[in-house]
Amino acid sequence: MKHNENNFFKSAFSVDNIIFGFDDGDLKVLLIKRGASPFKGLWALPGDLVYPNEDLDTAAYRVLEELTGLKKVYLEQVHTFGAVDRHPLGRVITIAYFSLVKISDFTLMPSSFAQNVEWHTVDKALKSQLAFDHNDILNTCFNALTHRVRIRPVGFELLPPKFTLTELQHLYESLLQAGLDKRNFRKKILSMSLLVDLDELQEGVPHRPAKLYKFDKERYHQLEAHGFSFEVKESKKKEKKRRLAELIAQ
Amino acid sequence: MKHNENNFFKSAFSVDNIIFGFDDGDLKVLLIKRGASPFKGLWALPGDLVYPNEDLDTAAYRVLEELTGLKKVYLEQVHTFGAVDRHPLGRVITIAYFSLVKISDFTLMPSSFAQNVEWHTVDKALKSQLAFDHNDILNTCFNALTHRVRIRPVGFELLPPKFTLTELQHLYESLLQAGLDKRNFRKKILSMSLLVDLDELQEGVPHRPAKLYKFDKERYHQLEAHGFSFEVKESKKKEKKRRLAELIAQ
DNA sequence: AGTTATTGGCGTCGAATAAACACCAACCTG
DNA sequence: CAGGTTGGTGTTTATTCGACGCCAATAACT
Repeated sequence: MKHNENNFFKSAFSVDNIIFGFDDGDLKVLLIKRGASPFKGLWALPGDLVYPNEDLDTAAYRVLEELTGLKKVYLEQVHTFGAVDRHPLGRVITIAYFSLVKISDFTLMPSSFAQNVEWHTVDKALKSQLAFDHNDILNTCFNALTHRVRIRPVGFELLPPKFTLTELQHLYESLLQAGLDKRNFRKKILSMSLLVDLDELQEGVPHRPAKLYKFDKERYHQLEAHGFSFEVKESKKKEKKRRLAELIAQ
Repeated sequence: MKHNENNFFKSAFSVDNIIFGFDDGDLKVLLIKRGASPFKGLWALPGDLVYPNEDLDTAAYRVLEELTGLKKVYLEQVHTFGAVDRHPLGRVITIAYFSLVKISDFTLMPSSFAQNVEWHTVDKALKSQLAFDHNDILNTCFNALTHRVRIRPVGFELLPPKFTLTELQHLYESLLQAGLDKRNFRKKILSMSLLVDLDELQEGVPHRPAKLYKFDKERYHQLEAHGFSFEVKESKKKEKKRRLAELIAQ
């Protein structure tokens, strides 16, 4: 952060990196409480101006690493936001990325430019007021994630290396905002042979322990090369229930 | 175009608008032969620097209108390209859009900054050398289009207002690079009730004339609001043939 | 030790969807 | 009027999807 910010303004570009994690049955997003104007005190998405000699992707990885210390994670560009008045101090367009991290993998490293860094559930974050046009950005990135997760097995990026089928199902239910049928889900997932049965059991749970699995990345790349579609669909019955509940809630 | 370009350079952003059309059974893309350095004489995607007080989408529409005179067309942001060295004169990132136009709707208006504007088949354009990183950009946008066309009925944007089912099928075969079964295609398309039978016939064709249809936009928006999936799938038999042909071609 | 509470793990059948497939009709041309 | 070209249509089979319920394994409690 040794760059003189006056050089950037008038016309500059930044990256925002929407960092998703999954914990405790909920999809979470990493937010920073702004310590300076504008929007001081509001929560914002992590981001930074792009250095003059820095590729966009590199900048997005840098933002991530400064916050979490993580380097090799799933990261994807989503959309660029460039409304003329989106930044009160000048013309700043921002390229939005999302990344998927395993919350268990690290402890937060609050970076120098932020006072507070916290995980928020996506639900609540979407409803609260964020700095700049970050509600819009978060919304777009969340939609991109829910779309992507139907097509590619990126969900595994959010789980610890070893997980149970029920955890996986909860993750998908949370991402797709849908109820899934247990038996059909297991059948489908296992029939893809993307999971390796580790022959290990959960420990320390107050009920029958479940088998642990891991995601087989090599296998996935093999299948992908041969044209392979990944899709998970909602149970229609549960969908009806959900829609009914939504109607009542209005 | 009265902006002093020196103000932009060092760090600037542009939009590139990949304009797709469909004609003569082929997907086409509008290219401009560069009349000035860098890359003088090479074909390039239409684009321009974004004005300081202009939204990104507005800039993309402007580029389109300067070339074609068209205003209300389908336009979608795809990806932002920002490698440090992608522009030889300075740091210029570019936001890529694609738009879909009906070639029959207009005659080209070569704009002041271009010497030559021409439709090229996407196939050939991808294989030829384009200016800057435009091969990369075109490739990304073409992939985005083939993906989008599976999910939303955007293909109609490329056809004249009145079209036959065979024309529609050819369009989809061209976009999906797949062979489709005639009867299944017609069954599926018609069952969506997105087409209106105009009770008119083709004229001037040297064979039995086909019925003309138009796309029913209102109907589509109705269906879309009630959750509606649009998908067209390849005939498996034809897929096998195609894959075999690809293997032989290597 | 036995009971209770909680989650894990498994297979079948009916319904819906997708895919393969071939012939006659209509029009133009020469 | 014969030949060439494209238009238009239904049925059957294979595959996929989706609904559905019960016993097993473990820990906690008494």
